[in-house]
Amino acid sequence: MSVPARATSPSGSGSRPAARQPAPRAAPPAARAATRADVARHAGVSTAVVSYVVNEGPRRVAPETAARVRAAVEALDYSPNVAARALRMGSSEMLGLVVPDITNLFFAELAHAVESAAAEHGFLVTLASSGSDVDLERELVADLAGRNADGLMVSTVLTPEALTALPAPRRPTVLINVSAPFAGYAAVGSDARQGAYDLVEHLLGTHGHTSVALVIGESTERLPEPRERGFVEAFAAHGLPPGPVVRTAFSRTGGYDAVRRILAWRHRPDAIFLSSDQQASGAYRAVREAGLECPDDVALIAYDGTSQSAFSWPPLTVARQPVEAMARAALQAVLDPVNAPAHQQLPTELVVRRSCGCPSPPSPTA
Amino acid sequence: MSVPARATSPSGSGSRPAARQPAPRAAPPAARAATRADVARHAGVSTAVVSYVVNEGPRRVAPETAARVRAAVEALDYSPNVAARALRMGSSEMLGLVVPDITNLFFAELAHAVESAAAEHGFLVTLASSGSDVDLERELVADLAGRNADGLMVSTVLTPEALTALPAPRRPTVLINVSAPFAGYAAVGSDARQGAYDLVEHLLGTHGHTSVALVIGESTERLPEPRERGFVEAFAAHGLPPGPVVRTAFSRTGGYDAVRRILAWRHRPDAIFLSSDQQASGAYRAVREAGLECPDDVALIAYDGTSQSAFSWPPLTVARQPVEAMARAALQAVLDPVNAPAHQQLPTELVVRRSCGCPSPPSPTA
DNA sequence: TTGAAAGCGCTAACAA
DNA sequence: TTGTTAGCGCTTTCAA
Repeated sequence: MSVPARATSPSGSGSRPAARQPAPRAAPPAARAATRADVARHAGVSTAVVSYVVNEGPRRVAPETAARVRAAVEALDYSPNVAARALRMGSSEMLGLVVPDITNLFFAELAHAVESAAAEHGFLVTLASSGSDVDLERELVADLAGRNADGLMVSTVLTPEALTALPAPRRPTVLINVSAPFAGYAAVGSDARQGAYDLVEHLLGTHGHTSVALVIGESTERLPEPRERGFVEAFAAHGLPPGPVVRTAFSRTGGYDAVRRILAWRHRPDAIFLSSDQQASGAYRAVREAGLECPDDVALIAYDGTSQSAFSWPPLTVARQPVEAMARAALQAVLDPVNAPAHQQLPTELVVRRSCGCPSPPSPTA
Repeated sequence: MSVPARATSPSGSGSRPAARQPAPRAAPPAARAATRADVARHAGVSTAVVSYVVNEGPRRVAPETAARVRAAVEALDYSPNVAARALRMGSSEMLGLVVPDITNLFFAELAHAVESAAAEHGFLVTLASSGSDVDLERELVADLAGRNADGLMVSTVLTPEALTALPAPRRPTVLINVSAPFAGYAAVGSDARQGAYDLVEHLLGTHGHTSVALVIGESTERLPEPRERGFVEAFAAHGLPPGPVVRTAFSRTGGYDAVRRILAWRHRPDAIFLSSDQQASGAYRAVREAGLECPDDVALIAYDGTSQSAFSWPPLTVARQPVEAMARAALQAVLDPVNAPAHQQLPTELVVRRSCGCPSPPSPTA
């Protein structure tokens, strides 16, 4: 059997001609990794001692023995087999996070916040995205649990019914980004009702608008959707009938399509409330394409408030989700399940920028 | 031993005040998971048989025995301990992916593509982000390897020197999103030089611009940065001296700051080439804030072409990175390291939209 | 202060 | 067709 010629692609490195070297090693086939036994042998100690020095406990080791072990570790480039330790300990210093779509900036930022918070406690987090697929979500959760994840945080796409039908999870599990608690799970989310209320109230109160449309996605959560509730309540507080509601996908195109439709109505609303930053992104495009100006022709507001929202033009007025706080709360709940509240609902922050009609803040850091 | 009462948490329909109920079970403390031995006992067979059934091999099992086993699995809600299997097999059907910043849409889309491609081969991918921290990246890679990841894909923030100084990785490792091969690693990236060339040539050729500024980040890669090379070469092809180069962070604020500076120059360039979508996002804001119009006052083009770029206004002309192809190539390389080319450089796609001055495509799907 | 050894859950070679 | 069992790399109790 001849080894297939290792075609090095013409790496158009401007200066040097493409390397046509004698088979640059592409990816080293795994040389067997050193084990704790190898290190012990090399250092002339028992495997227990190696453990003690690697883990700095639970027994003391004579300084010079420890030094010998460390030298051996160095020499053999030893690194512990995490799977073995996880098996032995039944835990892995690792937490699992499952989100529907990592490509949605909100979830990416949430994941980032969770990672940071976990790192502070010495935990790594394994991130998996379910693509909003119910079966994949289930598989991912089971897999993570089987890897001895010490806890699971999941932004579920399951309905409450499907969720309660599930066998009790093996690991502390918290539902993240949900607006209502579910039996058997700790849950953390943002106060979407209040956030929506604040936003719409700002439009109605400060700007004196009277017609605001809501663009919202289909949620798997218990209805009525909290953002919709907040929307309705804000109108009620002003003695106004609630504005029209358009249901569409929680995506850029969802927002785009919905807003195009809305702008074609006989009576164009004063403002549109997008239920996510993603939808808002589509909304901007639809507004511009229609030759309209925001906020003069239509004001735009949105729920989420990812870092992108400060950079749209005009800058987007949002109810910012408390991403860091949610991450922290979820972590807390997962690390101390016994004392975890059934449901934590964290306040959003109203960030007024220019898309609602207010004067623009000086810079995108605002 | 009493079974802990399964307190169903108060389904907090926002109408009621916060729950102060008697300690609703937040997250069920792990009831010991059923093991293969439990299943065997329950089904009255040996553990081997359970293995055979669960793994559909390597030995045949009598249909009715198998049925009994499956029933037991069901009854005990058994799911295999992945860590144990990984330990035993030295492999885990899991691939590791390390990126600098999952909050950057480009990496999120890359991660998504990798996940999808991996799923087609029955692999899960564990995603970790390094926050562009060199030490964390190292730690993450070691950890993933210790978890018996079957392969690693890393978008490294290490310099080539630091990289070659590393001990040979234990697992097939491919560098993703790099423009040059490194000794000892398979690598895949996009042809950034060509992509940049196409973009700038479009400005120079089609639009007849003569002054284009480049905004680029500090790269850890071997210099000269390929995008910069393509930029320079395009000018050379038109017999023009290369435009000015501004170095800044690969971030929205980086782009914002750089463009603000550029717009304050005595001689404002006809166009600005942003080296990433993130920077472009900042650029838009800077242009608008300066009261300028794109593309009339300044044209904007960028490298990356994430899904967001179709939704800016005006829609952004980009060299789109071949995210899916890179993911596929990386996967291929990791699964078949022996035949992996040292470096694959995949072509970008020039996507002409309106920010360069061309007429707008009809819809964001274009 | 160090070593020997049991056992975490799983797979598969070997035996029955 | 099914059962028995060694051993993957690790931690830790117990003994020396």
